[in-house]
Amino acid sequence: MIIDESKQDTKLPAIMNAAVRLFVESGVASTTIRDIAKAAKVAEGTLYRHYDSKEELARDILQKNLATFSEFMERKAREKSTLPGRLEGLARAFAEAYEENQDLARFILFSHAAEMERLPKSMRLPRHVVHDILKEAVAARELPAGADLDLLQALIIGSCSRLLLAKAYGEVKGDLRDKAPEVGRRLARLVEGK
Amino acid sequence: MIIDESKQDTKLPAIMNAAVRLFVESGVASTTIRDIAKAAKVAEGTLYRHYDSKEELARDILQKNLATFSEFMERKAREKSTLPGRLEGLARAFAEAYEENQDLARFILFSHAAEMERLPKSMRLPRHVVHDILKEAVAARELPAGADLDLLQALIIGSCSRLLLAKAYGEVKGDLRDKAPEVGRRLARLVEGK
Amino acid sequence: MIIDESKQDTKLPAIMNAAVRLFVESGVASTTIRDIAKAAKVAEGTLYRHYDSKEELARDILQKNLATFSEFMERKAREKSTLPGRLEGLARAFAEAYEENQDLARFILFSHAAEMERLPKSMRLPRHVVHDILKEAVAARELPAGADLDLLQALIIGSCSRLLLAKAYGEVKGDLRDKAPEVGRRLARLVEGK
Amino acid sequence: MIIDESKQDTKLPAIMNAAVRLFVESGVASTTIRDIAKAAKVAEGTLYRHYDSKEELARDILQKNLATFSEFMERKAREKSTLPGRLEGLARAFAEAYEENQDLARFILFSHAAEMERLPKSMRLPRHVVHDILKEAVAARELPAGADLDLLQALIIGSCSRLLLAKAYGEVKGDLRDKAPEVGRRLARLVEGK
DNA sequence: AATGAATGAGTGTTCATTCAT
DNA sequence: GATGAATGAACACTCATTCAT
Repeated sequence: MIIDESKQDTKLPAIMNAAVRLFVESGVASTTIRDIAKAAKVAEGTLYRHYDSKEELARDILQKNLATFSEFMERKAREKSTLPGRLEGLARAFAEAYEENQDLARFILFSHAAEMERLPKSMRLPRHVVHDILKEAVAARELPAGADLDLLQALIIGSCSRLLLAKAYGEVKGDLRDKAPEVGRRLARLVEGK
Repeated sequence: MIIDESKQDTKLPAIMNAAVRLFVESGVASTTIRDIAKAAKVAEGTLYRHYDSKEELARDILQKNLATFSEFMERKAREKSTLPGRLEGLARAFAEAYEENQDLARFILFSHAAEMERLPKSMRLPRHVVHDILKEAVAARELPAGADLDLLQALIIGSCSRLLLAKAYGEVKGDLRDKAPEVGRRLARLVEGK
Repeated sequence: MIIDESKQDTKLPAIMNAAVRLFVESGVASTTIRDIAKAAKVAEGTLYRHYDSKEELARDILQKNLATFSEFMERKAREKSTLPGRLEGLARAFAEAYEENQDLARFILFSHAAEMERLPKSMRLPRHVVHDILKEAVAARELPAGADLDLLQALIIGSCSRLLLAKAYGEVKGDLRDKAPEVGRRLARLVEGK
Repeated sequence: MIIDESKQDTKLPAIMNAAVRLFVESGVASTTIRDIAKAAKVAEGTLYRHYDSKEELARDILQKNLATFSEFMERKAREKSTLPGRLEGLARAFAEAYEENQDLARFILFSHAAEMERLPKSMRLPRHVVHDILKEAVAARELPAGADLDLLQALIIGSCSRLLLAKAYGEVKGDLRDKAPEVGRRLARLVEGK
């Protein structure tokens, strides 16, 4: 989840890190190339060595890190084999993503619809991961056959991502990772029954 | 929750409705005055009869409608006196807001941090309403004394608002109002215990 | 052939006159929007009220004035009914165009190939006018049946336009209109026979 | 007239050939260093081993080849001793220059005024060659004493160079060298008398 | 209150040029 | 001599805002 700034002698990681921070602070549209270049301590033209436009930069950051996060979520969830354990894994994935790189976590989870729509349709998103986990729980009879998985997925993703935002705004205190067990238990109760 | 377009012969409601739609589609920063004027079928200068800037327009729409929504939520929740009934009321408030004016509901619930921060600090927001409802539930011993209300508030708001987004994206089908009872039951299980 | 600067209260004629002068001095590519705006005493943005781009401005000036010049040439040539008279008419058309608006005349006659190619294929150009005049002369037995009209047209256009350039560079002195009779006579001798 | 690409192992001839082609296609100002480097298959920086700037490259190509062409014209013209023969020689010089290297011929004959003005004032240009030829014809009583040689020179240069352009645009067909005798005869009639 | 042409600071982007390798 | 990533001034163009009507 962390953009590697040490590699080689290219300026790209510095650009990406600076861009993510500014995109989260002010939004993609309100962040200027000048802002990014200054924050990354590179010239404005340097950005165009790596991307054809500001939008491409935003899309690339979003796409790569969203893919990484989806895989991370999936791995964390699948460390356990029962639904409650998996839900705790999901909660933990959100928590760890946030504690590792707050800006990046917020960027991928709260990117504007307009940016999301430019991603490839085939991309595996967090909601797909959650949906699959739930489907397997139905197959394992951990959830009733008629459960509205789309609704449940929305509630789970909403809970986890909003918690992250609440933490960022100071509404909740403490390390999110410490809250994962409780959040997992609560999500388990949320999904059970009808 | 609906912007009144009938009143007087001012062009303001047309401007606001057009603006909300465009703000949700592309974000405030990417929506131009020209876009709004064209969609509202007024001249570009007309907007400045009512607001000093595009940002003021966005803030006014957000502030007025967020206040209206918070009150609406509170009223809906307080129609019942027990926590499960109140949580269903909250879920219903989100559902009704969405079904009445989708764009407006999305705008107030997913406005970017930068826009939120320009609101008066004293404003009563949805999370305050939820927090108060939960606090009263603790007082009524419907929730344990040590419950982390800030965490619960985030989970509830996240669930309800993400459900609305899922509906807007076509991830969930059907009228959200019909799902309010189920969502209420699930939220009731979510908040209970530890 | 003269761009009208008096009409209405639009800034367009001022922009066009300034643009033509600068385009001739430095070429379209080397003339900046800022240069044009400054010379026309308007703001840079004003140009975009009338055209979508600098290239569109250049194309519009070229197209409109080339069409006007072609018609002017044709009218001047057809004032007489014999070939020598018509060739003198052509020479006079070039001379008058130059003496009326030197910049404009040079712009339309020496625009770069890249600009010419963006004009509609159907446009009636000076070479078409000359070609038609020559064809009628063949029909009237003023020229031999087998004359290579494409070659003759090139020689005539080349002579007339290069004379104009020579005048602009100070290689030839005096009013070009006074030279039209001699040029006409010489062109008449040029085209006769084989 | 041909840029030598075989010599040594320097990349210069490849650069010059690529540059001429691009300069003719799009103009000097619209041709980028990157375009040239890519077309010549060298790195962008390589150009600066040979020239201090793009303009210097353009000027050098223009100057060297214009000098070569002027000498070539002169030699071709002076192969004959009478005016008609010399005019045919001029026509042939243009034709051969074109058929040998179309891009280069167009570049030197239709370079923009701005580029021409950067050449040394003392340079012997095609128009000087033509003027001298005509002056000698006056001395030899092949032309009347009062003939306006500046005007005649412009007509001759204009005819010959426009013919070349007409060929490049497909307006005239066939090998230009085959047309030199006819063009020579016509120019001879053009210059005679008053 | 409403208009829309004009404004000009600010934006994304280009590109000639430099320089460490 | 050759390379190509990096530079940053300059460019075409945008757009919030003004103001005469």
